[in-house]
Amino acid sequence: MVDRIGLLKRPASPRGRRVPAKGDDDLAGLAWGLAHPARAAILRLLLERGECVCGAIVDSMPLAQATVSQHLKVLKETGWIEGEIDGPRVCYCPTAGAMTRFKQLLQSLESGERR
Amino acid sequence: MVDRIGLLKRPASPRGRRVPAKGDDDLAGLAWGLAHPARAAILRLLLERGECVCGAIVDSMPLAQATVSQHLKVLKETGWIEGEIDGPRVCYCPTAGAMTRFKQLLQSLESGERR
DNA sequence: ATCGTTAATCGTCAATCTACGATATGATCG
DNA sequence: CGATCATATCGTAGATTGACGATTAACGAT
Repeated sequence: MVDRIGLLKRPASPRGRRVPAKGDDDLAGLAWGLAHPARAAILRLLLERGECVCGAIVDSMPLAQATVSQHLKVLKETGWIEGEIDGPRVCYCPTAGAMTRFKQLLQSLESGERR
Repeated sequence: MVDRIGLLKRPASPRGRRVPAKGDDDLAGLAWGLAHPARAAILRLLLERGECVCGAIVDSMPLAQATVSQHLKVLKETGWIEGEIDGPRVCYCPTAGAMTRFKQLLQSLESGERR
């Protein structure tokens, strides 16, 4: 069965025998955010510059505005970035601690910790 | 145009204005491998145990054998694990250095290095 | 109020993902 | 050889992704 009844947009950890390690969903979520080169590029840009208005991001990518906007949405939903409305435009910046959190989750994968 | 002419299974870095940082594809590829909770769980299991035969992995997950096999394939293709045929079964283990490489790529994201 | 700019959202299409049962392959045992 | 166990692969259904143009919404300026 392994549902997905419509509550979750992205696959949740399959429930079952193995205790689902809790961190797997979080890890998968953050990993998902980076799992597209365009999103990696956007995050790289933001980490380089600290922050950046949407338009500048669009200009730096060979993708349509709508597409970039979608990727920004994914990055926001997965917790990598935040957007702040700044007059008529939106300024994006990396979420503080997201990278650290991700690395922690990776570490917990390695060390078999249960968090 | 931003093609994808069939050579690549997963989205390649969109070509265009911004020099595509090269690492973005690698990073996205590895991230993709972890971007599903089941795959994170499998990798966790392998890192905990060092190695594990396929059947034991299947038994520990609430997924059909075919599905687990598919996830194992993705993990293999993205470079996270290796499988060694061991008599009638297949023994999987984490690829040495994959985690390190992934962390390096993350680091290069943060520091704006170009590799 | 109206216009222009900026960004998000809508609608759509083709491609891909995830899940599964069924089937094929491969090795070992009797 | 034939039966059996362990995995991989095939085929398929349904959901989701990623791309885009078009539209909408939100703001600031005229």
